[in-house]
Amino acid sequence: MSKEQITSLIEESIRAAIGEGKLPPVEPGRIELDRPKRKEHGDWATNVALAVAGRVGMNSRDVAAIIAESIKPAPDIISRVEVAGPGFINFHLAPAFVRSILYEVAEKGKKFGMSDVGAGRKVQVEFVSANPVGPLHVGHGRWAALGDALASVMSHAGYNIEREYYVNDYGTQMLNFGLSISARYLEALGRPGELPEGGYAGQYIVDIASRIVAEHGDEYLELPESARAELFIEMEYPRMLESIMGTLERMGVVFDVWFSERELYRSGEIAEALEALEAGGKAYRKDGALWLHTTEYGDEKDRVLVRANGEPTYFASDIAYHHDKMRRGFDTIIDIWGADHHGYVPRMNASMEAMGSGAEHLEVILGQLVKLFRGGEPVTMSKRTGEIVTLDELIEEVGVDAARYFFLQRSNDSPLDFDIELAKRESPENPVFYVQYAHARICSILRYAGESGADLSDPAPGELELLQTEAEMDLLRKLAELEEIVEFCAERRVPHRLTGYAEDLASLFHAFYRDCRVITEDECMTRARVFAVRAVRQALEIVLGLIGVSAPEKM
RNA sequence: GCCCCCGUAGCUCAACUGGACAGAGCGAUAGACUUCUAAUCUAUAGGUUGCAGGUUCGAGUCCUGCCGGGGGUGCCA
Repeated sequence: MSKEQITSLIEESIRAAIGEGKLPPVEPGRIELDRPKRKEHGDWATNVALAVAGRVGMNSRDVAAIIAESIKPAPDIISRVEVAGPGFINFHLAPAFVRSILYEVAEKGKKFGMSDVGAGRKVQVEFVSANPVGPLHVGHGRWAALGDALASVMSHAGYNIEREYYVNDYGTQMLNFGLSISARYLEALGRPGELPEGGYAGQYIVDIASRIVAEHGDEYLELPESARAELFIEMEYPRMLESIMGTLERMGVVFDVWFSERELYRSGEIAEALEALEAGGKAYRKDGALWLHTTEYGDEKDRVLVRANGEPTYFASDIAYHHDKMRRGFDTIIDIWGADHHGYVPRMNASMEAMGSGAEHLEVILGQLVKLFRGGEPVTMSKRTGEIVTLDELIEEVGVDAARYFFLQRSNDSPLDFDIELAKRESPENPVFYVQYAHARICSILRYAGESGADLSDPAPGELELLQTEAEMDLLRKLAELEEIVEFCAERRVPHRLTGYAEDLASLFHAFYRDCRVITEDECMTRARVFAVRAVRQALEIVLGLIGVSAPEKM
């Protein structure tokens, strides 16, 4: 709010200066107004003078001085305007304006920090989408944390968000799953079994097989291999899916839609998409296969849609899937993929164009993988090797809050080194506890206030002026940043930046706690500080909620 | 070979798409509980932003070339 107001003051001032002949006619373009890094530089700063000086052939400090002089006084909002450095214009907000954020928090409650930059645009975030052929591993935890927080923060920023999980319940991976169980089934009955190429070597497959033996004995021994695999797929993948759902539920991630790949085949959407592509001249036959002309849209080579054996590729169903998403009326669809799929992006974009959807509606967020260590030794995460660390195990060891916060702390394009031993050892000093502790501390103050019989009614007009110390004002300023942070994280798709804000706010609160006693004999001061502290609690609860971490009342 | 990410304090990472003296946490050192929670706070130390050029008023950020790490480059998903 203050930002827009100040921006227009600057625009007016430039126009006025030009009108009075102090500045040559110049189009300033978009006025950049930033939060300065250093406190002495005020609450807001603009570099227009620097940007414009070169074009009008004047010294940038002189230009800054002219603009600053022409700024209309707005004492309700701004207490001071000054020129600094090479020509920055710094704005200091009026203390009363800074304090007014508290009324806003009280009024908006859980809706504080909400924005309407999203303008209700319908956006789907699809994430995790792991094949239901094994338990979720630690890497999936990262996508779960990232996708869910992104969805939450975009929702808070006024987007209309839907969370979706794409279930790959069809194709090669499924078949390998069935064949792997079949092999272990034979072994469990003392027969030689052989894992298929690309089969799953995890212990969980052995467990599944022995459970089948326990329940059904050698009932399936005489079946042909393919029929047995088929049967095991149908018996076991729903269980696996259910267990994945359970894990995600424990992570606190709730999907709106679970979309089945099989459904695309059943509904004929795949055939439909392929026909459309072929009819439109976007796909052609060669060497017995059907190819999509993706090079036409910048891909390196054309890609196969239907293999020579008649089986559609994963790419084919993905095209139908994305077409289905677009038909559901989303303005934007966001896919979160592991970086190991990044070679897939150009062809996916190409297919969006070929289907007439427009590649600009698809956004792919690539997350670097999680590298797992155990006591400094790398652990392979592949489902094909025996040892995997599951997301369930991780949650069990470090807790959901620490896990989610940890996953979200770094940018999605930085690889994450996750040492399990270290995570366990470090968990008590994980920043998540720092932020949660601030929340718990406030709750403790409020409890104490209640017990001490202090007057907890809202402060009378004017009483807020008692909030004057640096610690108090810094804290209130940080509260006012929440809306911008939400917008920033949402528009730039960088949910990890929420953690930094949470830590800043917590840190300022802890400093305030040191300097300012809340519950005192001074009733007016007590009312004012309780009011402030409640607002901070509200903001912390909101941010932690967006991150997917609990806000405990006691620790 | 080609393509995409990354390289910033001892460690893990920020730096608001080109701005002011590159910031936090952890770790280190030295302090602070008779108090609404010390899971906290305060202070100090720590840097040629991988290297070399270039672009401009101004570069961690943009361009070029190297070096190092990760990923991709399937009629796999």
